[in-house]
Amino acid sequence: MSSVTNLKTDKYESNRRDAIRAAASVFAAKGYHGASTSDIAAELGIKQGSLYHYIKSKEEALYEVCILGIEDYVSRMKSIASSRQSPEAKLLAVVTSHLASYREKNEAMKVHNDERLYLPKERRGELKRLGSLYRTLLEEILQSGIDAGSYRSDIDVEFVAKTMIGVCNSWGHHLVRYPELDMFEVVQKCADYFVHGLVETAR
Amino acid sequence: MSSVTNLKTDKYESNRRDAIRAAASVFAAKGYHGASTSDIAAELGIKQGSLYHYIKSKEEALYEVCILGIEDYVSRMKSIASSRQSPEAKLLAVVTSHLASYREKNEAMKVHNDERLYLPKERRGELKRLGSLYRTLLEEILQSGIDAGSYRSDIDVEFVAKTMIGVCNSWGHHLVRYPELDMFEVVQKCADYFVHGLVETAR
DNA sequence: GACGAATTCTATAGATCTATAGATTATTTA
DNA sequence: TAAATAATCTATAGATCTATAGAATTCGTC
Repeated sequence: MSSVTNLKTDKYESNRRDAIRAAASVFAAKGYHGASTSDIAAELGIKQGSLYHYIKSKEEALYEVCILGIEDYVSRMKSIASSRQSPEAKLLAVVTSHLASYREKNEAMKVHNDERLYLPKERRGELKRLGSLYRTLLEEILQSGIDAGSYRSDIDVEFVAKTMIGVCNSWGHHLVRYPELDMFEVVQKCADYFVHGLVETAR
Repeated sequence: MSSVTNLKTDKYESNRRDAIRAAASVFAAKGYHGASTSDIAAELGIKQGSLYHYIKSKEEALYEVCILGIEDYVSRMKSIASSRQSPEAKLLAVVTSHLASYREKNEAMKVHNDERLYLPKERRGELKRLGSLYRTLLEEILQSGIDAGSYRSDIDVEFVAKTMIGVCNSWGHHLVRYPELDMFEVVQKCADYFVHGLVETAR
């Protein structure tokens, strides 16, 4: 009885997820305002009006896409942060995870980055919370590297975290636009550059 | 006689520039597709239809805004690149110039970064050329720093240039969104971080 | 002040686009 | 298989929005 109901619900939920993914793909390609609900429906192979069986509005679709994008991203960060590795290894893992999210065609992440500000402020609270959490966890990794004596003690942890996130997003866009780029090479170079900078380091 | 003609022409050209700047401001705030020609006209204090006295189409406005944004940016880079300073000083000047462009409410630059891909490919040739020129000049500065022995000889100059541009754009967005940020502090930290990275450097 | 040119306005045609309502088809369940 | 439920479709109201045409106004020059 209740299993029957769940089956139906599950089907609906699965279709709904497909709709959100289609929206992510279309928003990533055309931007929120540049994309129409017809585009999303076409991506799903249904008619424009039918889409509203799964979403209440185009704006709700954007919200769901943003949540989808950042949830994965934050949950991966959580598991890295709580793992038993050196700060250096964690840092490498963070960069890998961040860039892999882009490469795995996780269009939702690009949409979160580029389009979330088109949501009304009232709807951005949860996104903001998750984004701050991500940055805080990254800052803790950096701080533990400083405490362990691996990193300079005079760096501004918040500044470095924001810069690293900026770099990862920037290279994430490159990775999406230029599929021939080797992701692991980019990860390697980012990590090396974050750590060593431009000048020769005494070893 | 011809001075009369020029006066008139100049007035028109000056108004046209104002229109492009208004478009830049509106596109920066709402995105290309999210902004309407009415918004641009309102920013100028004229009616929607009147705008077409100065632009042929909304798309042309986007093109002009992008050109405006990147031209300044490239010309400043040119003068830095050809100046007689050390590579280190040039690098600092580049970062300053880049971030100052954002702070000076040069919305055109933000629009160039975020919206230029909505132009049809045929119209992006010149933008691409200017963007490549910018990066090439930055790479030359980096290379001269390597040649002078100031920087590590094993860095990938193209990679570092792209990364630096990504960082500057990322902080540029922060500077636009958070007016309370101290630009010179950001410049300082970016430059320090570019050069030294996370680990203590032997001096 | 009068003429011509430049600028701005009003009005609108013609394309969108979102969201909804109700009919239709497909799928489950009994 | 018949009834109930879910998924999709068609059609459309009501808001846009872009670009144009032609009228009205302002400006510069003589």
